Amino acid sequence: MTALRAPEAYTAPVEDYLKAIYEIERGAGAAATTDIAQRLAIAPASVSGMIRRLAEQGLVAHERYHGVRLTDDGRRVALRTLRRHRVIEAYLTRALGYAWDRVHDEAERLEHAASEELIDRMAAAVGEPAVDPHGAPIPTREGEIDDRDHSALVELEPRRWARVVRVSDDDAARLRYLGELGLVPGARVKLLDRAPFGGPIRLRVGGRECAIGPALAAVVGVEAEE
Amino acid sequence: MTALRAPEAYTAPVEDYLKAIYEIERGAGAAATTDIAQRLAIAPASVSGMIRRLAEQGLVAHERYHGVRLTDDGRRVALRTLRRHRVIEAYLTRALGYAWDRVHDEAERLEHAASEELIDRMAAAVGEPAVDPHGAPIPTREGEIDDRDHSALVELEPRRWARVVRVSDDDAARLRYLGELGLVPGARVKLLDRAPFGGPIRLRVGGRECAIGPALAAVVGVEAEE
DNA sequence: CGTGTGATTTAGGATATCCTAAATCCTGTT
DNA sequence: AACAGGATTTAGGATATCCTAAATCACACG
Repeated sequence: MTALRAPEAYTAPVEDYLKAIYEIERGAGAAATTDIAQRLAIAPASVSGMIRRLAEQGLVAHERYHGVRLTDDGRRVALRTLRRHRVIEAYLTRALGYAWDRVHDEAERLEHAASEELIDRMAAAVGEPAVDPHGAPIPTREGEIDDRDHSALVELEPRRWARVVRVSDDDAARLRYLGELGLVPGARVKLLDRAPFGGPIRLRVGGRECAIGPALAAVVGVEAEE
Repeated sequence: MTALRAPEAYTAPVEDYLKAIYEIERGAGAAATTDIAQRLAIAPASVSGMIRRLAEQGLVAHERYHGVRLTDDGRRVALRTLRRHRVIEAYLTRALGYAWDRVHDEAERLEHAASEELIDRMAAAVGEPAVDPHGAPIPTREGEIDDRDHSALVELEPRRWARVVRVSDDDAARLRYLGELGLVPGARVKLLDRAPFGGPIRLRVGGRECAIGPALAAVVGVEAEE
């Protein structure tokens, strides 16, 4: 429960590692070296080195050969960075007319340079959004986040209507395609049927029909309608 | 006349050095190691090292023991960075309600992270401003800049009216004080009289009178009215 | 219950940036 | 024209981040 350093005191790589560890932890409990390496496109050996430094700073707990977990401090830094990232994404789309597939890279750089004041002003200017353009929840200034899980479109029962709540944002081309199909947060979607053996999944989105593969359907989070 | 690298290819320190050299060159012809060091608050020995690297990249021409000058490439990078800095300052004040004494530090960090697209969108959103909140000219997208010099308030003839066109932006407290006095770009000012031996300079600014020292009056750029 | 394979760490380097201390250079003044 | 003092560069280090190659570990399977 040490006082966190000022935001500027953490380097961009440190913030990126903590964000990655946060995301991996959500799915896997502990973040393995290889998973971090893959997510950040960095050699595993480099990750080992960074993990040592993060542990020395009390941002992660490291059990040798068994991955890392964020400490409370580490989680706070991760959530602060996530808040910045997502507020920036929301601001760029709502206030500056960015396409939703162009905001990720911009936010990835700005999140390390923006002050708390800027983030708060941006958030206020677009009405304190709760989610970013891809449906990801925005942590509050106090570090709280809506961490409920969604089911994926691929898991939806046939003939059921659902609402898209979130899409994965780390591939611009994929985002553009989802946008063309109308698979954006808020859209209503019905799973018509699913071909076996990884075959196409037919959907009704708004008034149109389309078919997508299971890999794509796995990155679309939905909430089934009652 | 090599093609410049993408903006992201220059590190933040490199951009900072080039900006500093640009500003120093405007006054002095060539930028001396010590001047660069002082402006960036860095040891002269470190500047020597960076100068070597900048020269290797063709961004500056270095004559040993006689300072550096920007090459055409170096000037382009400097002006691009300056454009970013000033567009960001203008945007923060006009679109996000920042006080004019808070924008410098924020811009100093964001200028290294903002894409060309972001800068262009920001500039468009606040009406393609020609100057930043402190009156400094904003280079165009093509790298052109209004580089006319102004006379300083301290040099104004007594009893003459002038218009403030620019103030130095590198000290927030000073900026706040100038703001309180009404000495902001666009303000009309009349030099009433000047005490000798570095004594106070009495002014009429708008409807009020005030007196400032010559050091402060030296950082206020003015244009005498006909 | 040994063993191989994949995960992880260590060893040894490279780069960019900064520092202090010690040389070296330049120039204006005597 | 020599020299002192200030400016500049070199020498030697520190830190953070990344890399490849080699060693080491853990666990599941035969």
